[in-house]
Amino acid sequence: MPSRYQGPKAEIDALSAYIKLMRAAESVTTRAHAVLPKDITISQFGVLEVLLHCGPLCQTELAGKLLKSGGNITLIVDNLEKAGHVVRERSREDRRFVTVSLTDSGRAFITGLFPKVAASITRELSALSSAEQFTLGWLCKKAGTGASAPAA
Amino acid sequence: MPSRYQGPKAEIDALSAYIKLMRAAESVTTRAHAVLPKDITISQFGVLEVLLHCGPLCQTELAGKLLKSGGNITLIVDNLEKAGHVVRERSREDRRFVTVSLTDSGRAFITGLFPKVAASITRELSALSSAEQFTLGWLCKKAGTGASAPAA
DNA sequence: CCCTATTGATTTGACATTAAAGCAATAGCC
DNA sequence: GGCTATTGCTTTAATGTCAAATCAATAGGG
Repeated sequence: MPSRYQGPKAEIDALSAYIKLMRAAESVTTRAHAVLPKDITISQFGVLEVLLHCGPLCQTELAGKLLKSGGNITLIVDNLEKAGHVVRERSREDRRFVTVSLTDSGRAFITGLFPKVAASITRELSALSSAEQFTLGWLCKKAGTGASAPAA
Repeated sequence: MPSRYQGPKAEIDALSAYIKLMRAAESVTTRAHAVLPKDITISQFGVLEVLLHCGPLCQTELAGKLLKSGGNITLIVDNLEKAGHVVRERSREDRRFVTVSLTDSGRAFITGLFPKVAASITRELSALSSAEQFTLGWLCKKAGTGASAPAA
Protein backbone atom coordinates (compact mmCIF):
# COMPACT_ATOMS: atom_id res chain seq x y z
CA MET A 1 0.00 0.00 0.00
CA PRO A 2 1.58 3.26 -1.09
CA SER A 3 0.95 5.20 2.09
CA ARG A 4 1.59 8.87 1.73
CA TYR A 5 -0.35 9.01 4.98
CA GLN A 6 1.56 10.64 7.86
CA GLY A 7 0.14 9.61 11.19
CA PRO A 8 1.40 8.67 14.61
CA LYS A 9 4.43 6.39 14.56
CA ALA A 10 2.54 3.47 16.11
CA GLU A 11 0.07 3.61 13.26
CA ILE A 12 2.76 3.69 10.59
CA ASP A 13 4.55 0.73 12.18
CA ALA A 14 1.35 -1.31 12.40
CA LEU A 15 0.22 -0.53 8.85
CA SER A 16 3.63 -1.34 7.49
CA ALA A 17 3.71 -4.69 9.25
CA TYR A 18 0.13 -5.41 8.21
CA ILE A 19 0.79 -4.81 4.54
CA LYS A 20 3.81 -7.08 4.55
CA LEU A 21 1.82 -9.74 6.39
CA MET A 22 -0.93 -9.64 3.77
CA ARG A 23 1.45 -9.69 0.83
CA ALA A 24 3.42 -12.59 2.26
CA ALA A 25 0.27 -14.62 2.87
CA GLU A 26 -1.02 -14.02 -0.65
CA SER A 27 2.32 -14.58 -2.28
CA VAL A 28 3.25 -17.78 -0.47
CA THR A 29 -0.23 -19.26 -0.89
CA THR A 30 -0.41 -18.55 -4.58
CA ARG A 31 3.04 -19.92 -5.32
CA ALA A 32 2.87 -22.87 -2.95
CA HIS A 33 -0.39 -24.07 -4.50
CA ALA A 34 0.82 -23.70 -8.06
CA VAL A 35 1.57 -27.44 -7.92
CA LEU A 36 -2.15 -28.23 -7.66
CA PRO A 37 -3.68 -29.84 -10.78
CA LYS A 38 -5.93 -27.48 -12.69
CA ASP A 39 -9.10 -29.42 -11.85
CA ILE A 40 -8.84 -28.79 -8.11
CA THR A 41 -9.09 -25.52 -6.19
CA ILE A 42 -7.31 -24.45 -3.01
CA SER A 43 -10.55 -24.66 -1.04
CA GLN A 44 -11.28 -28.15 -2.32
CA PHE A 45 -7.73 -29.18 -1.44
CA GLY A 46 -8.30 -27.82 2.06
CA VAL A 47 -11.40 -29.93 2.59
CA LEU A 48 -9.74 -33.10 1.30
CA GLU A 49 -6.67 -32.49 3.46
CA VAL A 50 -8.74 -32.09 6.62
CA LEU A 51 -10.73 -35.23 5.83
CA LEU A 52 -7.49 -37.16 5.28
CA HIS A 53 -5.94 -36.10 8.56
CA CYS A 54 -9.06 -35.95 10.74
CA GLY A 55 -11.28 -38.64 9.25
CA PRO A 56 -14.97 -38.20 8.32
CA LEU A 57 -16.52 -34.99 9.63
CA CYS A 58 -19.86 -33.25 9.44
CA GLN A 59 -20.06 -29.98 7.57
CA THR A 60 -20.16 -27.75 10.64
CA GLU A 61 -16.91 -29.31 11.84
CA LEU A 62 -15.37 -28.74 8.42
CA ALA A 63 -16.47 -25.11 8.51
CA GLY A 64 -14.89 -24.69 11.93
CA LYS A 65 -11.55 -26.19 10.95
CA LEU A 66 -11.34 -24.24 7.69
CA LEU A 67 -12.71 -20.97 9.15
CA LYS A 68 -15.36 -20.76 6.43
CA SER A 69 -19.11 -20.25 6.49
CA GLY A 70 -21.53 -23.15 6.44
CA GLY A 71 -23.04 -22.19 3.12
CA ASN A 72 -19.58 -22.13 1.66
CA ILE A 73 -18.85 -25.69 2.77
CA THR A 74 -22.11 -26.85 1.18
CA LEU A 75 -20.91 -25.64 -2.21
CA ILE A 76 -17.36 -26.98 -1.91
CA VAL A 77 -18.63 -30.39 -0.83
CA ASP A 78 -21.12 -30.27 -3.73
CA ASN A 79 -18.27 -29.87 -6.18
CA LEU A 80 -16.10 -32.51 -4.50
CA GLU A 81 -19.04 -34.90 -4.58
CA LYS A 82 -19.58 -34.27 -8.30
CA ALA A 83 -15.91 -35.09 -8.84
CA GLY A 84 -16.31 -38.33 -6.89
CA HIS A 85 -13.79 -37.42 -4.22
CA VAL A 86 -16.21 -37.47 -1.26
CA VAL A 87 -19.63 -38.85 -0.28
CA ARG A 88 -22.35 -37.40 1.94
CA GLU A 89 -24.27 -39.54 4.39
CA ARG A 90 -27.10 -38.54 6.72
CA SER A 91 -26.46 -39.58 10.28
CA ARG A 92 -29.04 -42.05 11.52
CA GLU A 93 -28.88 -40.93 15.17
CA ASP A 94 -29.49 -37.28 14.34
CA ARG A 95 -30.74 -36.74 10.85
CA ARG A 96 -29.64 -33.09 10.83
CA PHE A 97 -25.98 -34.11 10.53
CA VAL A 98 -24.37 -34.93 7.20
CA THR A 99 -21.14 -36.88 7.49
CA VAL A 100 -18.64 -36.20 4.71
CA SER A 101 -16.13 -38.98 3.95
CA LEU A 102 -13.40 -39.56 1.39
CA THR A 103 -14.13 -42.11 -1.32
CA ASP A 104 -11.36 -44.56 -2.19
CA SER A 105 -10.43 -42.51 -5.22
CA GLY A 106 -10.59 -39.31 -3.21
CA ARG A 107 -8.28 -40.79 -0.62
CA ALA A 108 -5.81 -41.92 -3.25
CA PHE A 109 -6.00 -38.49 -4.85
CA ILE A 110 -5.26 -36.44 -1.72
CA THR A 111 -2.70 -38.97 -0.44
CA GLY A 112 -0.70 -38.49 -3.61
CA LEU A 113 -1.14 -34.74 -3.65
CA PHE A 114 -0.47 -33.66 -0.08
CA PRO A 115 3.28 -34.41 -0.04
CA LYS A 116 3.73 -32.32 -3.17
CA VAL A 117 2.01 -29.31 -1.59
CA ALA A 118 3.89 -29.77 1.69
CA ALA A 119 7.17 -29.82 -0.19
CA SER A 120 6.11 -26.77 -2.15
CA ILE A 121 5.32 -24.78 0.99
CA THR A 122 8.63 -25.86 2.48
CA ARG A 123 10.45 -24.67 -0.61
CA GLU A 124 8.64 -21.33 -0.61
CA LEU A 125 9.61 -20.69 3.00
CA SER A 126 13.17 -21.90 2.55
CA ALA A 127 14.36 -18.28 2.42
CA LEU A 128 13.88 -18.34 6.19
CA SER A 129 16.01 -20.41 8.55
CA SER A 130 14.31 -22.79 10.92
CA ALA A 131 14.72 -20.28 13.74
CA GLU A 132 13.27 -17.50 11.61
CA GLN A 133 10.29 -19.67 10.68
CA PHE A 134 9.71 -20.31 14.34
CA THR A 135 9.89 -16.60 15.15
CA LEU A 136 7.53 -15.82 12.28
CA GLY A 137 5.03 -18.38 13.53
CA TRP A 138 5.28 -17.08 17.06
CA LEU A 139 4.72 -13.46 16.03
CA CYS A 140 1.83 -14.43 13.77
CA LYS A 141 0.20 -16.37 16.55
CA LYS A 142 0.57 -13.41 18.87
CA ALA A 143 -0.80 -11.05 16.22
CA GLY A 144 -3.70 -13.36 15.35
CA THR A 145 -4.85 -13.57 18.94
CA GLY A 146 -4.72 -9.85 19.48
CA ALA A 147 -7.05 -7.14 20.66
CA SER A 148 -10.49 -8.40 19.66
CA ALA A 149 -9.72 -12.05 18.99
CA PRO A 150 -12.26 -14.48 20.36
CA ALA A 151 -11.12 -16.17 23.54
CA ALA A 152 -9.54 -19.56 22.91
CA MET B 1 18.88 -23.93 -8.51
CA PRO B 2 18.52 -27.67 -7.73
CA SER B 3 16.18 -28.17 -4.77
CA ARG B 4 17.79 -30.31 -2.13
CA TYR B 5 15.96 -32.63 0.20
CA GLN B 6 15.48 -30.90 3.51
CA GLY B 7 14.08 -33.65 5.67
CA PRO B 8 10.83 -33.99 7.55
CA LYS B 9 11.81 -31.54 10.28
CA ALA B 10 12.20 -28.73 7.76
CA GLU B 11 8.77 -29.62 6.40
CA ILE B 12 7.10 -29.60 9.80
CA ASP B 13 8.71 -26.26 10.67
CA ALA B 14 7.62 -24.72 7.38
CA LEU B 15 4.04 -26.04 7.53
CA SER B 16 3.68 -24.89 11.10
CA ALA B 17 4.87 -21.39 10.24
CA TYR B 18 2.70 -21.33 7.12
CA ILE B 19 -0.48 -22.22 8.97
CA LYS B 20 0.12 -19.53 11.56
CA LEU B 21 0.87 -17.01 8.83
CA MET B 22 -2.41 -17.76 7.06
CA ARG B 23 -4.47 -17.71 10.24
CA ALA B 24 -2.98 -14.42 11.34
CA ALA B 25 -3.62 -12.83 7.95
CA GLU B 26 -7.25 -13.97 7.90
CA SER B 27 -7.86 -13.11 11.50
CA VAL B 28 -6.36 -9.63 11.46
CA THR B 29 -7.99 -8.73 8.15
CA THR B 30 -11.43 -9.85 9.23
CA ARG B 31 -11.30 -8.07 12.56
CA ALA B 32 -9.53 -4.95 11.34
CA HIS B 33 -12.14 -4.39 8.63
CA ALA B 34 -15.09 -4.97 10.92
CA VAL B 35 -15.29 -1.17 11.23
CA LEU B 36 -16.25 -0.88 7.53
CA PRO B 37 -19.88 0.13 6.89
CA LYS B 38 -21.78 -2.80 5.50
CA ASP B 39 -22.39 -1.13 2.15
CA ILE B 40 -18.70 -1.30 1.25
CA THR B 41 -16.46 -4.32 0.73
CA ILE B 42 -12.78 -4.78 1.56
CA SER B 43 -11.86 -4.74 -2.12
CA GLN B 44 -13.83 -1.57 -2.74
CA PHE B 45 -12.13 0.01 0.27
CA GLY B 46 -8.77 -1.00 -1.20
CA VAL B 47 -9.48 0.74 -4.50
CA LEU B 48 -10.70 3.92 -2.83
CA GLU B 49 -7.69 3.96 -0.52
CA VAL B 50 -5.23 3.67 -3.40
CA LEU B 51 -7.02 6.41 -5.33
CA LEU B 52 -6.91 8.66 -2.27
CA HIS B 53 -3.19 8.21 -1.68
CA CYS B 54 -1.99 7.91 -5.28
CA GLY B 55 -4.43 10.10 -7.19
CA PRO B 56 -6.32 9.06 -10.36
CA LEU B 57 -5.05 5.84 -11.94
CA CYS B 58 -5.93 3.66 -14.89
CA GLN B 59 -7.27 0.20 -14.23
CA THR B 60 -4.07 -1.65 -15.06
CA GLU B 61 -2.23 0.43 -12.47
CA LEU B 62 -4.94 -0.32 -9.92
CA ALA B 63 -4.65 -4.03 -10.67
CA GLY B 64 -0.88 -3.87 -10.18
CA LYS B 65 -1.07 -2.06 -6.85
CA LEU B 66 -3.80 -4.32 -5.48
CA LEU B 67 -2.38 -7.56 -6.94
CA LYS B 68 -5.69 -8.40 -8.58
CA SER B 69 -6.64 -9.39 -12.12
CA GLY B 70 -7.81 -6.85 -14.67
CA GLY B 71 -11.27 -8.38 -14.97
CA ASN B 72 -11.62 -8.13 -11.24
CA ILE B 73 -10.85 -4.41 -11.23
CA THR B 74 -13.46 -3.87 -13.94
CA LEU B 75 -16.15 -5.29 -11.66
CA ILE B 76 -15.03 -3.48 -8.51
CA VAL B 77 -14.87 -0.15 -10.36
CA ASP B 78 -18.31 -0.92 -11.83
CA ASN B 79 -19.74 -1.22 -8.36
CA LEU B 80 -17.92 1.84 -7.03
CA GLU B 81 -19.20 3.80 -10.02
CA LYS B 82 -22.79 2.69 -9.34
CA ALA B 83 -22.35 3.90 -5.77
CA GLY B 84 -21.12 7.28 -7.03
CA HIS B 85 -17.72 7.01 -5.36
CA VAL B 86 -15.63 7.08 -8.56
CA VAL B 87 -15.90 8.10 -12.21
CA ARG B 88 -14.37 6.57 -15.34
CA GLU B 89 -12.93 8.75 -18.07
CA ARG B 90 -11.43 7.67 -21.39
CA SER B 91 -8.01 9.17 -21.94
CA ARG B 92 -7.96 11.48 -24.96
CA GLU B 93 -4.32 10.79 -25.86
CA ASP B 94 -4.74 7.01 -25.88
CA ARG B 95 -8.34 5.92 -25.95
CA ARG B 96 -7.48 2.47 -24.59
CA PHE B 97 -6.82 3.88 -21.12
CA VAL B 98 -9.61 4.50 -18.63
CA THR B 99 -8.69 6.87 -15.82
CA VAL B 100 -10.49 6.20 -12.56
CA SER B 101 -10.91 9.17 -10.19
CA LEU B 102 -12.62 9.80 -6.89
CA THR B 103 -15.77 11.90 -6.99
CA ASP B 104 -16.18 14.58 -4.36
CA SER B 105 -18.47 12.34 -2.36
CA GLY B 106 -16.13 9.39 -2.82
CA ARG B 107 -13.22 11.46 -1.55
CA ALA B 108 -15.19 12.58 1.47
CA PHE B 109 -16.24 9.00 2.10
CA ILE B 110 -12.76 7.45 2.03
CA THR B 111 -11.19 10.42 3.83
CA GLY B 112 -13.54 9.85 6.72
CA LEU B 113 -13.14 6.08 6.66
CA PHE B 114 -9.42 5.52 6.30
CA PRO B 115 -8.39 6.78 9.76
CA LYS B 116 -10.90 4.42 11.34
CA VAL B 117 -9.47 1.42 9.51
CA ALA B 118 -5.88 2.49 10.21
CA ALA B 119 -6.70 2.80 13.89
CA SER B 120 -8.40 -0.58 13.79
CA ILE B 121 -5.36 -2.29 12.25
CA THR B 122 -3.14 -0.60 14.79
CA ARG B 123 -5.32 -1.85 17.59
CA GLU B 124 -5.36 -5.39 16.23
CA LEU B 125 -1.57 -5.47 16.08
CA SER B 126 -1.12 -3.82 19.46
CA ALA B 127 -0.32 -7.21 20.98
CA LEU B 128 3.09 -6.79 19.32
CA SER B 129 5.63 -4.18 20.35
CA SER B 130 6.99 -1.83 17.74
CA ALA B 131 10.16 -3.92 17.50
CA GLU B 132 8.12 -7.11 17.10
CA GLN B 133 6.04 -5.52 14.38
CA PHE B 134 9.21 -4.58 12.59
CA THR B 135 10.57 -8.11 12.89
CA LEU B 136 7.28 -9.55 11.67
CA GLY B 137 7.32 -7.27 8.66
CA TRP B 138 10.91 -8.13 7.90
CA LEU B 139 10.31 -11.88 8.09
CA CYS B 140 7.15 -11.60 5.99
CA LYS B 141 9.00 -9.64 3.37
CA LYS B 142 11.74 -12.25 3.27
CA ALA B 143 9.17 -15.06 3.09
CA GLY B 144 7.15 -13.31 0.41
CA THR B 145 10.16 -12.92 -1.84
CA GLY B 146 11.24 -16.50 -1.47
CA ALA B 147 12.04 -19.41 -3.75
CA SER B 148 9.92 -18.76 -6.81
CA ALA B 149 8.99 -15.14 -6.27
CA PRO B 150 9.16 -13.00 -9.39
CA ALA B 151 12.26 -10.85 -9.56
CA ALA B 152 11.60 -7.32 -8.31
C1' DC C 1 -47.89 -33.87 24.33
C1' DC C 2 -47.42 -29.05 22.28
C1' DC C 3 -44.90 -24.80 21.57
C1' DT C 4 -40.69 -22.81 21.07
C1' DA C 5 -35.79 -22.48 20.67
C1' DT C 6 -31.80 -24.32 18.84
C1' DT C 7 -29.00 -26.57 15.56
C1' DG C 8 -27.27 -28.40 10.96
C1' DA C 9 -27.75 -27.88 6.26
C1' DT C 10 -29.33 -25.65 2.09
C1' DT C 11 -30.71 -21.85 -0.77
C1' DT C 12 -30.43 -17.16 -2.43
C1' DG C 13 -28.40 -12.74 -3.61
C1' DA C 14 -24.57 -9.96 -4.01
C1' DC C 15 -19.75 -9.47 -4.55
C1' DA C 16 -15.01 -11.37 -5.34
C1' DT C 17 -11.77 -13.87 -8.06
C1' DT C 18 -9.32 -15.89 -11.94
C1' DA C 19 -8.48 -17.53 -16.59
C1' DA C 20 -9.56 -17.19 -21.07
C1' DA C 21 -11.76 -15.22 -24.91
C1' DG C 22 -12.99 -11.13 -27.26
C1' DC C 23 -12.95 -6.16 -28.57
C1' DA C 24 -10.98 -1.71 -29.43
C1' DA C 25 -7.16 1.27 -29.93
C1' DT C 26 -2.42 2.00 -30.60
C1' DA C 27 2.34 0.99 -32.11
C1' DG C 28 5.70 -1.12 -35.15
C1' DC C 29 7.29 -2.83 -39.26
C1' DC C 30 7.40 -3.40 -44.20
C1' DG D 1 -0.76 2.90 -46.20
C1' DG D 2 -1.67 -1.56 -44.49
C1' DC D 3 -0.69 -5.79 -41.89
C1' DT D 4 0.46 -7.49 -37.45
C1' DA D 5 1.48 -7.47 -32.64
C1' DT D 6 0.68 -5.48 -28.40
C1' DT D 7 -1.94 -3.30 -24.91
C1' DG D 8 -5.98 -1.95 -22.04
C1' DC D 9 -10.46 -3.08 -20.96
C1' DT D 10 -14.65 -5.95 -20.92
C1' DT D 11 -17.10 -10.17 -20.90
C1' DT D 12 -17.93 -14.96 -19.69
C1' DA D 13 -17.75 -19.24 -17.10
C1' DA D 14 -16.64 -21.42 -13.04
C1' DT D 15 -15.70 -21.26 -8.22
C1' DG D 16 -15.45 -19.10 -3.92
C1' DT D 17 -17.29 -16.17 -0.15
C1' DC D 18 -20.53 -14.36 3.21
C1' DA D 19 -24.87 -12.94 5.27
C1' DA D 20 -29.44 -13.72 5.62
C1' DA D 21 -33.48 -16.34 4.88
C1' DT D 22 -35.34 -20.90 4.88
C1' DC D 23 -36.07 -25.74 5.88
C1' DA D 24 -35.70 -29.90 8.63
C1' DA D 25 -34.80 -32.23 12.81
C1' DT D 26 -34.00 -32.31 17.53
C1' DA D 27 -34.22 -30.61 22.34
C1' DG D 28 -36.42 -28.32 26.31
C1' DG D 29 -39.99 -26.27 29.02
C1' DG D 30 -44.57 -26.05 30.25
